[in-house]
Amino acid sequence: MATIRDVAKRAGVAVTTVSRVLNNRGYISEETRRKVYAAMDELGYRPNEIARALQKQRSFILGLIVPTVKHPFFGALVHEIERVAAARGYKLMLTHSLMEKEKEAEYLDLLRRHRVDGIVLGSHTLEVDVFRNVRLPLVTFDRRIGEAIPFICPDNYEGGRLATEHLIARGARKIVYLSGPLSFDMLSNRRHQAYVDVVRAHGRTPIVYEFTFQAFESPAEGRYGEEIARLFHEHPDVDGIFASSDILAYAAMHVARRLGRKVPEDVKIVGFDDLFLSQTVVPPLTTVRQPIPAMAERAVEVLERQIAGGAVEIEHVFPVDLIVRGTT
Amino acid sequence: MATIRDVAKRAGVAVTTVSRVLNNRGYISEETRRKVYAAMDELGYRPNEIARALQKQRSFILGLIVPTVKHPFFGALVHEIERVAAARGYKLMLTHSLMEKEKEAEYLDLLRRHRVDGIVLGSHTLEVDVFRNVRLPLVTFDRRIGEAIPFICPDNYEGGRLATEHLIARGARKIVYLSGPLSFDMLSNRRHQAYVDVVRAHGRTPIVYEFTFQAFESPAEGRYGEEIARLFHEHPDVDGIFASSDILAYAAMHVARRLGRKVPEDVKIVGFDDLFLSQTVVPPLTTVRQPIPAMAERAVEVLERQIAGGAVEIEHVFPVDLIVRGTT
DNA sequence: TAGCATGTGTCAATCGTTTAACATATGGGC
DNA sequence: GCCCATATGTTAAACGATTGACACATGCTA
Repeated sequence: MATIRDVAKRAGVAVTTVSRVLNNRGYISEETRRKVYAAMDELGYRPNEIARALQKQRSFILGLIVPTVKHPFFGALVHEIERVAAARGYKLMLTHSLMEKEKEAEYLDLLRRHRVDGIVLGSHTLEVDVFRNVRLPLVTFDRRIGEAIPFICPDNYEGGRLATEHLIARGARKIVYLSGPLSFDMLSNRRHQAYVDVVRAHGRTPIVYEFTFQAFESPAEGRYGEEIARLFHEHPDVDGIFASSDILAYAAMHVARRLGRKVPEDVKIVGFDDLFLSQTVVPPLTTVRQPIPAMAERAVEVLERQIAGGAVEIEHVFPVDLIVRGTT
Repeated sequence: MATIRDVAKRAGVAVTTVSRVLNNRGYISEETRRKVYAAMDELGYRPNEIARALQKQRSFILGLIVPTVKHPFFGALVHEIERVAAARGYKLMLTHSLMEKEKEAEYLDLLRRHRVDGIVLGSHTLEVDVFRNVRLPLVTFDRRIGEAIPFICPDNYEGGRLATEHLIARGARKIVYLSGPLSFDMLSNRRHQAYVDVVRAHGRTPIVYEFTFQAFESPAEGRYGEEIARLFHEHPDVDGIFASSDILAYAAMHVARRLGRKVPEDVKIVGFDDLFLSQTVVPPLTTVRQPIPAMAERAVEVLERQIAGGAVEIEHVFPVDLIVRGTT
């Protein structure tokens, strides 16, 4: 592949001149510029970004660690991050932690070796210390790691409140919360707290089913199904379900139907996330929407500010909306 | 950040020795190896992969151009490619074409500048020539580009045949095909051909609705909805739908329900892809499954073989399965 | 005519790593 | 005593680009 030297020779100018054209520095006549571009064209020259990164000590690559883009939420998140990052001249290196400690550590290391300019963490199972020692611009989604690492999240508590209040307003009397793994200490667990507070405030008892495994395989009947069927068996009079994610809500809809419960007549269901397909499932899902595009933008901004050496806010909480559809 | 020189100094050895340890070349005593590793540990040294890539003329990065990982099919595909690539020591640079010509060209260029070792194309709207001139290991999904670029696809014709025959076997008399954009000359359009052949063989007339826009925004009522509603209006007696993708099938299910048609009693629906959620939607979707994990593996293998300078098969067709569920 | 903006060139160092070539030293086997 | 495997070092070039320092034009202006 042609190098800057080849271009210089072909254009009959010095290497320095070509570099000046490429980087728009110093004085360059129109004539020379034209010659240089012509030479590049003829040779099919593409500046070697690897050499550039080495010299400039900036890779313009952002690292991404997410559980997997197969999960629709992270698919949407990565979509938006790619959009914003590209617009600002950054490339993305994508890795999948599958929520496994070893993979997460391994990829964190990998991204450091690659000298990415910053890392977006959509997954975190490691200890706080590991991240403190990374010494690289970081930003997380929905995970608070220590006090110095900025995080971005929806207003989880408000979302939980909206969902639960809505179920009550629609006449649900016995409301169950389907939770993700509470042990991971994710900010999304505040949805749980909101649910508990609201049902208690209405003089009822919280009922929580925790799903400890991760939904990276198909979420339908499989492991989720049994657990949800158990719920209907143990609480035959359940008439409201608040699921901590749309995926769990879909599974609940599925099981409800299998057991002959009509949604929303017999059971009302509210999800969380407003995924790609939530308006397409039948009936369309009432859910709490997170403003993913805005959150992605903020994530990249926060990284850029750190890259530039500036100080950043730690907390970035985004407002949520209740989207009322057919399941309530 | 510590360099190999720092490590050498700290370990009291020569830079060459450190490099020998890192790359496992030449003779190294256990004692020296230990000292070097200790020094690396103390300094938190990570070899600079950028420098390595420059020197070795191998980046060990694979470029990915897909419409977007927000689309569940590409989410699943990228998931599997990441898995295989990581296992073989490759990293992924992810880009989203959104099926736009300019973006595709821009990203193709970007990946070349980054000296990726190979590119997986999940999207292709450009002219054949552009790709022929890339001079880089390439492999595409479902797109035949010229005669020299290897492609990977499911057995589209067989899938279309299975789906259509199944609908007929289940008693559907008037079967409509919901097609993606036929103009793009994708291999998936063979599903269309199979559909046409089968219904003709049964003495019926093919009815095709083409959806020219891309489903990267939400696929529900929006643009799809109207078109599908029109279909039910123009052909009130339709009792079978073969959708060229699960997303289209979901939309069809959605509209059918809105218009009071029961699935599968009044209309039977078959999709294509077997996405993450297809067993979760209500009722679960009958669909044609592509073996995405195997296809992803093959994609990386095909790239590796090209990287190694070997010759590769051009056609890689994978068998499909009809997964019968609740919509038929 | 001095000064300055403009335009281009030469030279050399630098980013962090790999690697070839060669030197040197030790210890064992024959 | 020679050969050879083992073990480590020194030196220098290379990968492809950027950049600072400096030289040397040309042409305009004050």
